[in-house]
Order: sequence, then structure tokens, then C-alpha cells
Amino acid sequence: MTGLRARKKQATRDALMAAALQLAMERGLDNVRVEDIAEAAGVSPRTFSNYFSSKWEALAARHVDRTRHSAQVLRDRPPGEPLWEAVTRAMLAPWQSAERTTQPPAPEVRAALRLLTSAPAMEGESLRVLFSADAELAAAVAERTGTDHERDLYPQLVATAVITATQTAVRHWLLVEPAVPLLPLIEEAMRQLATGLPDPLATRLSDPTAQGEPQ
Amino acid sequence: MTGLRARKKQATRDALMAAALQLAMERGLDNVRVEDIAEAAGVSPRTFSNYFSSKWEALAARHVDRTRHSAQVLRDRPPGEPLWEAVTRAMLAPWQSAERTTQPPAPEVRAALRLLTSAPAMEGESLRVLFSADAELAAAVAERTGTDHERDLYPQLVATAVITATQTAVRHWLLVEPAVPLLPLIEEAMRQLATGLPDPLATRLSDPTAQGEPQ
DNA sequence: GAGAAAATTTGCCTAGTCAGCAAAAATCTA
DNA sequence: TAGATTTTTGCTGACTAGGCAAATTTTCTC
Repeated sequence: MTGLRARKKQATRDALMAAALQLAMERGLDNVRVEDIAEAAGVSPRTFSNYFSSKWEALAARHVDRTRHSAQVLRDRPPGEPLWEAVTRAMLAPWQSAERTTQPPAPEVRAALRLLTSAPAMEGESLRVLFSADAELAAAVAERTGTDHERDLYPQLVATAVITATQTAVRHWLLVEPAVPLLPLIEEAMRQLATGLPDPLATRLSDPTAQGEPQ
Repeated sequence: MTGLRARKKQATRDALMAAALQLAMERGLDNVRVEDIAEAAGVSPRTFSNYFSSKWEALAARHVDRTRHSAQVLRDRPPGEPLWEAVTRAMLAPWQSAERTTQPPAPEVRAALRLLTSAPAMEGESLRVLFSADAELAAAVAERTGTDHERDLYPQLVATAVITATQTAVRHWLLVEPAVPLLPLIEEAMRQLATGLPDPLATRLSDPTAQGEPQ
């Protein structure tokens, strides 16, 4: 599927997403109209609607892409690998692009992203698209664990827990000062999920030698 | 806070929520305008906007109320109680009203709700409001576990995992045929979360005597 | 209770969004 | 290159979101 048509479509989609992000970080999404995004991407406003049903969706589309990516990675992990190891690798994958791991984002980028992602409308849209993509992740989990996504709660529980935990880690990463690297946060979130989110208070009480603070 | 003013406000809010649900179940939310809801509730369209910023929000408001309720219950559980027991009780509470536990909803209500809740716009709005209310739950978790919701991932992880797991259980309950009672589904979801969502395949392999199927 | 203060409802209004339709343009197939 | 398919686009109409100020209702103070 690498015809000119498909490539142009992808390019348009990318251009719209990039324009939306750029403009939103510059002026705040409330001060950006669909028309502005379309213009910046060099297409008509009507074409914008063909790709995204709102400007929030255009921004949140990155989440969809990342979730799809994770699902693909999960399917590709060796079948014998323990589930939670595979899941952790899968959720890390979309964030392991070179730029992001080698250097933290500039403070002003952080600030802009923080503003953007904390807007209620934006959070909502992010969650919506995340969950529209979670079926794919759930299917991969079902396949790997021999469960049935029609009859069993299990794959859905894992998929949604994993997605929101990752989201929580990312949000934490944007908020916390001073800046910390993202990947360990995601790993930690997965580890906590996989161990049943044990009450750190109870753990400390029953095992006074424990040193590790919950992160 | 039981002045006439406050009571009227609550009544208006309830009326709008009820009207929205009623009309949406009758004709589908796409065929209901804000104007219709306002009329059915006996207020002006402009007043609708004072309460809710969209018709989806009016429907999803039940989720907010339930989450608030759960947070309150969690705060009220005895301090010595293990976290996951308290959390489970808290999440069950809003669903334990008399009608719902004694008899399952009529098939046509189930069908209507299924349609309603599966609309993407509706799912998105549900998630948005659920997560705008999750701070309260996270705060209750932080208090109970001696963690800091600014510095630690933990309370956010628990709150979002618990909320989405409950949501998954509810969705499952609406979808599965034949109808099953809701409360055990929620309990099971919490139990799985608290035990780290163990891979049922691995469990079965390493312990061939195990009989329980993951639900 | 009467009148002042505060909160709520309402109508009016503007800017903006969303998607159906059909014509035009671009791309693919053979 | 001709014809089929897909995508883009302009036009349009129904609907929405929320600012503002006037009118109404409730609460507060004496």
C-alpha cells in the first residue's frame, strides 16, 4: 500500500497534525480555528473535516498512532515471553524514538504541552481516541493469553489499565519538577500494575526493612 | 447547604439529566437537540448551557455523581481496612441502589443503553467526565495510603485503574448475553486489579490443578 | 417584613463547528 | 490513453457554545 495516493493521504494527515500542534502550542488551541489549521497545512477547511472531526481529534491522533504502534509491538514479541514483560516493552516502544530519549524537551515546550494536555476538552478527546484504539491492544492481549475478548473481562481490563497507566506516567512526566526521564516512569507504572498496585503503607508496615518508596 | 436556591438548582440539574436520558433512549441522542432537552425539563436552552456544556455531558454527569459517591465512601471506610477491600466497597456503592440489584433492567432498556453508551462521542464524554472526577478519588487513595498525589504516581495509578476497570465491568455487563448481575463483575474486576492482572495462561501452565477460569 | 444584595434564568447575538451533497481534480488500472 | 476510483473542494444548513445585560428569584440584614 505504497501508491502515491496512500502516501499523499498520509502526508496530508501528518501535515494537519503537525499544523494543529504547532499552532496550538503557539497560541493555545482555543485561539486556533479549524480554518487556520487547514490553511497552515495547505488544504481546504472541508478537507480537514475529512480527516478529523474536530481540532482536538487532530491533536489526539498521536495517541492513536502510538497505541496502534504498541499493539503491533505486542503482537510481535516472542510468544514465550511473560505477558507483563511484553506489555511493558510494547508501551515503551512509541516513546523510544531517538530525540525523546536522548534529551528532555525544552522547558518552553514542556510548558506548552502541559497547558495543552491539561485542557479538559483536550484530555477528554485524548481519552476518547485512546479508548477507541484500545480494542486492538485488547485483541493482542487476548491472543497472547488465550482469553476471549467477547466472554472474558481480562483482556479489556489489561488493555485499559495499561493505556491509562501509561497516560498517567506521561502526565506525571510533564508535570513533575525538575524534569525526569519518561521511560523509567512508564516502566515503574507497568511494574506497579503487574504487582497489583499494593498499598505502600501496608507494605511498609508489614515489612519494616523495605526501603523502596513508591514512586 | 439546603437553602431553596440550592435545592432548586439540584432539581433543575436532575431534570435536565433525566430529560436527556429519556429522550436519548427514545430516539437516539443524535436526534435530540439541546433545545428539546431544555424544553422537556422546562427551562430555556440557554439555561441548559449554564449546567452542561453539551448534551453528552448531561448524560455523562451520572458518572461524575457516581465517582464522587465512590470517593466519599472510600473516605468513610474504616482507616484500618485494607486498601483494596475499601476500594472495592467504594466502587460497588453507587451501583447498590435497591432497584438495580434486585432486578436486571428490561431487555429494551439494556438495548437502548447499549446503543447509547457505545456511541463514540458518548464514550468519549463519559471518559472525560470520569477523569475529571478522578482527582477526588486519587486524593482519597493518597490520604489512605500515605502517598503524595503531587510526587507519587501511585494514587493516580490506582484511581484511574479502578475507574476504568469499573467502566469495563459495566460495559461488559451491558454487552454480555444472557444478562448477568453487575456487582460480581465489578468485584471480579477489582480482584484482578489487586492481584496484578496475572496472565491466566501462565497461571494455568504453572499450576495445572487450578480450576478457576478468568472471567 | 421591607428593601438591598446576590445568584440564577433568560433572550439576544456572534463566531464557530460539523457533515451532506455534487462537481472538480488527482490517481490508479489495464 | 480511457475509464474507474478516490480525494479534494465549495457551498450550504442545522446546530452549538458562550458573552453580555436585563429580568427574575432567592437570600440576607436590619
